Amino acid sequence: MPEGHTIHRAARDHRRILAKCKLDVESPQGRFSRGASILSGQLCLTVEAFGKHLLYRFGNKLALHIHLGLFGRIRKHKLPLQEPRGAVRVRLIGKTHAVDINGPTICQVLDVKGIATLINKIGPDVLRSDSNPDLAFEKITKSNAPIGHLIMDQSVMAGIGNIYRSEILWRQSVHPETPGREISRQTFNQIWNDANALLTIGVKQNAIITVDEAQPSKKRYKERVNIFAKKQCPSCKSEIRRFDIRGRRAFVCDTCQRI
DNA sequence: TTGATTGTTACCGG
DNA sequence: TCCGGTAACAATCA
Repeated sequence: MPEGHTIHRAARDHRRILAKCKLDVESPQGRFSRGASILSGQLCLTVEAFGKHLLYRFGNKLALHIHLGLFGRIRKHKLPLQEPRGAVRVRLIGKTHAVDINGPTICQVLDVKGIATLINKIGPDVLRSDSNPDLAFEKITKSNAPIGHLIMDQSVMAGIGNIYRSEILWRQSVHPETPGREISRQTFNQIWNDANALLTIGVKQNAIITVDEAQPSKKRYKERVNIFAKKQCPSCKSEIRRFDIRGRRAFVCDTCQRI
């Protein structure tokens, strides 16, 4: 769930739903009490995504900063309001819908300076038209770290999560253990463009789909991916190897993806 | 009840 | 400075 596409989709949806919404705060465990006092009742003007970070901007120049982390959930409900499901941290109420946010790892109010600091540390977002991919390539080409780590490092480039990492590199025949400095500009462009294409599909379908022509109707993402958590390469039929990159599981076809 | 998980950050040591 | 490892945290589901 907390992949870049979900965040961008949320930003798009919420922009429509929450125009001039008011912010209400459920804080059953007291985790958001300070934000509650500052923003409660304020009007939300815009919603914007930077990678996996969401910014709900308010009229008083403050922003509600949300990051869903691994387990966060955003649920949209038609009005009238329903009982909060689980530990709802924030409830945004528009004219037709309400949005409940459960379990974000970040849920804080930022001032202008805090917003600038946040945006500054996030790399170019593969889904934003105002992104400059050159910044990502510069960092990659100077690094010895494996490309599998670099494309998921949100300070290098933003939006790619653990599933997309393995999928994109497989689709572009790039071995995840290739050092960043060995990645050519052309290969980088392929990765960037594929990330943009796949995440665009993700935003539209609200599902991680990396298999061409796969339908979103299947229940589990595993049926819509090529090698993530799979045993066999769909292309050459050899075994998919599972290994760790910085503590996250990664998958590779050592036959199709050469270093 | 237990373990796994689409993520990030802080901290430490080499 | 860079790199890699570890722990902590979050909520839900199988």
